[in-house]
Amino acid sequence: MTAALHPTIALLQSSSLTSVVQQEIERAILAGEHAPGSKLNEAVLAEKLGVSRGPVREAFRMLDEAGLVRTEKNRGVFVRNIPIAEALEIFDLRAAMDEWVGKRLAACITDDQLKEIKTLVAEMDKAVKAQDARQYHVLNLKFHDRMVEMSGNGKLTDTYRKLIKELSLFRRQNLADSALMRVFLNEHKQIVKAIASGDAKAAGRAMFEHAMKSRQRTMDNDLLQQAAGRAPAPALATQTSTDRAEAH
Amino acid sequence: MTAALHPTIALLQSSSLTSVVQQEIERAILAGEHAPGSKLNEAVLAEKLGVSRGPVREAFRMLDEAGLVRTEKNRGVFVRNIPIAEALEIFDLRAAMDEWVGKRLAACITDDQLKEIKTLVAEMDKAVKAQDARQYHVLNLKFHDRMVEMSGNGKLTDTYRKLIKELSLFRRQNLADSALMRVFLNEHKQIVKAIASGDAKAAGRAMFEHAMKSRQRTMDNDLLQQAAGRAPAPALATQTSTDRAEAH
DNA sequence: GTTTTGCAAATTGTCAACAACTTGCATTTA
DNA sequence: TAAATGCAAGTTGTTGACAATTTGCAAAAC
Repeated sequence: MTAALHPTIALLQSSSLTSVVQQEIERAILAGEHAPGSKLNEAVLAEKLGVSRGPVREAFRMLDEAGLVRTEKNRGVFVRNIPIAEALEIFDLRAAMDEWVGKRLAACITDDQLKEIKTLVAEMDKAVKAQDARQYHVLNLKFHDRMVEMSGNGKLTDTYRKLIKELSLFRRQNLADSALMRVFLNEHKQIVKAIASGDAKAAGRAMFEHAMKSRQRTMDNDLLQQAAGRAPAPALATQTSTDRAEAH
Repeated sequence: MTAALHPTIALLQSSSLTSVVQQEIERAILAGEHAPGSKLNEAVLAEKLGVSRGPVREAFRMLDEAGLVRTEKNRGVFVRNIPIAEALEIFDLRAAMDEWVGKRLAACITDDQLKEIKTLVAEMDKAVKAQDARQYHVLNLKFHDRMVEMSGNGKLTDTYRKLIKELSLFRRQNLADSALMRVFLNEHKQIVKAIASGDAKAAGRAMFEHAMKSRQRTMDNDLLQQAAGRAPAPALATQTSTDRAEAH
């Protein structure tokens, strides 16, 4: 029955137009091609993707449920703009999850897995030394994602990833400067060390505190930006929507 | 602009056909009117609700994203049947979240809130004494839901509720017998006590252990049912679907 | 008797058209 | 000039029709 299928056949069977459209719109949103607050036009997207409006509308419903867009009846669908309060909530929730992951990994991690996350930390070390903030950021995401995945709890992994996606919609946090990167890198090393030593409590605490420090940085950053944004000028571009939107 | 609206107008503005259909199907699923594993027919549902297939399809996409149904291309939509492994994952995740909630409440709960959950525990006490397992179950859900809500983290509350909904799709767990109800009730009292005393660590631990005990009970229960189900007879009713489905 | 083949009914996937609503602009009115 | 009104264009909400696929059943082949 469910024998090894030809890859093309498997693809055709699994991917409906709706799912492809959903993935493409999600990709575009996460890539910043649609700024938070901006409107998504059904007809335009449908034509761009070469499908009718039906699949686009179905994809919209999925993205809404996933928290990436919001729907206003008779007005349309908008890329969601995560307010700072919600971002902080996500950080708290993530901290709770990360603490559990840390405890779990300290108890259950395999040698290969440990080696893998050590490699990631080493690569981050290189990125810091090379002052490559972009690369550091990518590796950082991967480091945390892999640890969550290694915890072996698929539901937690799904939940975690959903939260991270929403968080990426939050006002693009400026990449950390070198000093901060070094601090965080050091915490990563402590996390790995605690996990490697099998000390569940220490590993959990290290993960928790690390997440909470990210939260604090986000909060500080927001206060700064807010203060800076209020004073200078009330923005001059054509800002029609209720939410300001900015590219990149 | 957004002044106090006539209730009927507010209703018309907020609820699209799709959202109403989604809520109604979700209600029916959670009420057990569609058993896990059973198929949901687009046309039948559309006619029953007096709408066309479009809104029903859109509602399906939302329910899929919410984890309540699964979609097979060209074959249809089925009520999801949560496997035991996934249920256990949910319990672990819930335990991590509950621990955080416990810590938080110990630090931040107000007098009114404390009074409210104490009342809930008292009502559960009555239900146990009256041997009313159904009522106990309702109160138990409310007790935990309210505490999560009181933690003040909306994102966590949303996530928690989503998980509880999925969990309710898991093979309807038999309501606990009197002895077990008493044990759990006692744990509830300890939780409230720890929260009231402001001991974050103790409250967190009590919540975590309580959740893990539910997990263990679910696991034991499943092993028993599985063993009982295998031996007697290979079921005699017409079981067409791949997943067995049973009401109540 | 068992397997294979070929239809026919039912169901889902997709689309295009129509209805309902919103919004911006021009016109009117005070 | 400023506010209110009315209209037209654009967009979303909903529907019904058609295309593609699955599935059950009956007939044929072995």
